[in-house]
Amino acid sequence: MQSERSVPTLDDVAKAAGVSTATVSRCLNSPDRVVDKTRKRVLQAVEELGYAPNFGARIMAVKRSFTIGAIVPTMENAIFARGLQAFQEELHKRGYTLLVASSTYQPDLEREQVHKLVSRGADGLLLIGHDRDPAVYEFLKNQQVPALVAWTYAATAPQRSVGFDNRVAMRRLADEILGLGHTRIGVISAARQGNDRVRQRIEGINDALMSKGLSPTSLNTVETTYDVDQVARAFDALMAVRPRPTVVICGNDVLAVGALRRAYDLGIKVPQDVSITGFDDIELARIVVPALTTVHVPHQKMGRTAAQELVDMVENKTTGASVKLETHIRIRESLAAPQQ
Amino acid sequence: MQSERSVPTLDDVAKAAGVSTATVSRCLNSPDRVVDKTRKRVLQAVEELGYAPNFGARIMAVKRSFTIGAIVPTMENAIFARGLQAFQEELHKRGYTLLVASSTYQPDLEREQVHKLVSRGADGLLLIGHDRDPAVYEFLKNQQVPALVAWTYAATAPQRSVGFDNRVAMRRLADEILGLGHTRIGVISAARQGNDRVRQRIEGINDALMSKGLSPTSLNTVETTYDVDQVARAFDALMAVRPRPTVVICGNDVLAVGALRRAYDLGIKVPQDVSITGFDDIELARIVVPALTTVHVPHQKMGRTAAQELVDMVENKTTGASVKLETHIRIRESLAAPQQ
DNA sequence: TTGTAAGCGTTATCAG
DNA sequence: CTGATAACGCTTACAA
Repeated sequence: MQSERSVPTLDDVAKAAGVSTATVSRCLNSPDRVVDKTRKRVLQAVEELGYAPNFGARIMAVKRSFTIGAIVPTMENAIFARGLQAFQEELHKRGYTLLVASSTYQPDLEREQVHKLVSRGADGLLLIGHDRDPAVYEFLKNQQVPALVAWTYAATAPQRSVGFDNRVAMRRLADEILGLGHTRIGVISAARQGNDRVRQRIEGINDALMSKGLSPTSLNTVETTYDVDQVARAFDALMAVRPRPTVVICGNDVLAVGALRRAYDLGIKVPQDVSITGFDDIELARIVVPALTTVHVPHQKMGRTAAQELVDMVENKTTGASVKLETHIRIRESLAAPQQ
Repeated sequence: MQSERSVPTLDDVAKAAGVSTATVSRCLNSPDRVVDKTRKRVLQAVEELGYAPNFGARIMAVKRSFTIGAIVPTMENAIFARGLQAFQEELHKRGYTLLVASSTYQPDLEREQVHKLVSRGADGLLLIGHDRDPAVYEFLKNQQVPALVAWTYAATAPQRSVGFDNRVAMRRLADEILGLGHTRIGVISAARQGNDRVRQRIEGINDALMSKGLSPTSLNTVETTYDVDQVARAFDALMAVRPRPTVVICGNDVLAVGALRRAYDLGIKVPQDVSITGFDDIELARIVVPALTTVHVPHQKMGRTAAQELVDMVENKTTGASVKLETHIRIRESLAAPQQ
């Protein structure tokens, strides 16, 4: 007999309804394989006892947890928050739950989180970017846990991914900028170390320069964290260069908005004195004054698609192709031709 | 013998190391209860086979999943993203993993998510705000899953919470505003329905009005979604009122920033023509021009504290008191005395 | 249509 | 310090 205070089990329900555990299980998982009358009785018992299936027992029996893990650098960045939200919604539609961990941009932590989520029973894993120790992929392969890389697309990479080509996207924006006549260019970027998206974007700028016959060495690049004051200092450093850059290309919108604010504080007019561009097209880009020229990235769509692909990988064990999403340049007020 | 393609189990490791499963288990969970030599051999086998413990089996044996669930309205709002990030980091420090679901502000969905996370084995649950069907609490009690309410604090509520007093916080800001001489007040708010935080903030404004002998009916309140264009329309509606409000109090920073942008588009100067205030003090509040007067809420600290409290509830089955965090008014350029 | 019973991979208890 | 073994709660052949 179960004590009053313990959580009801399948067995309790079975006893209460006067059937076997197998029947209760069937009522819950394949209702049509049970006759109406018994089902009704069973479901009533379930309701009365407040029964909820025990997860551990279930995944042991089924060998699936219907749980998908995601490891993002941080949820604080709007692009990941937004993508994750869409990812979670789509997962929910398909009957899966989301396990979240953040690496805070630390490879070791990410590795640890991978192990953790796998041993927590994740059926599949979402990872951001390709940069990581190959041992991680080996481990996942060994554990037979499919992994999908997002926020980047690389046709040549061995790992399946859903994302866009950061290099080409940035190159297009840079082409636009150079086309306006800018030649003195400053770049504010997040740390390149361990972050392929960041590196690819910078390569994209270089591609554009080269195609115009300009030297990549003419590029003044400053790395910074996302801290507002740090970004301000990065902007200061670029403005101290002589001759001063006529445009500051930022690795993403968060950095660009920080630069914009700093320019305002310094009395530097955007875009008259200096142009500023971003990347991502977060909501904020339209709200700041002047509105930000940037690259639109379909973060929500990426999250949704990633969920679909990952569930597909888990359920069909397929090894389909990577998915490439398109980005678009959004020209807004913060970019103009250089004055001089 | 295990087939090449199957995931290694405790048993495989035991065989490989020439010990019993019990010893392997001990090596992993209480290493000091095993002699150095055997441990080394075992750990090597673990490494070689790429073994990771099976979650389902583990939680069945231990009756704990070391997983905490969180159900937030949406991760897209920076305040939740930031709080969740801190929550997750603290959880990780204590050996727990985070299961995330979002209700998208729908009570039914939230209820469903509660069931889901519980049957997924969550040891504890984080919920936002008090507003919900009592049946949810009953279910949780029945399942013996402790739940903690966050983003609000109510001394009288039966449910334990970690948060701040939304009403008092907003009242203080309103006192400040009224003290400057404002009497015509517009309010832009998220939907009050099913959201106690929103209602409490509005009550706070009313409290301030009453204490000055002003009537709450003098308040012009417009509800809106977070969509940029919707917010703009809400602002338009308030600006159409005659006589025009001298200040627009927004339920949070996201709404305030939207209002700010709309004011700019309309050529309405802030704070000269109209003052605008926010709530939350997200990073953005300092970045926009003019910088936003708002109420600083310690979101990260709230997330961290919630994690600590919840783990405590799970591990010690304590029923301690709710935790009240302090908020502070941040006066910045967007608020000034009325011109006329 | 329903019941019986054998796993699933760990941990914990109890001997040795 | 280590090993054998009984749970843990569910699903799923297989039988009835």
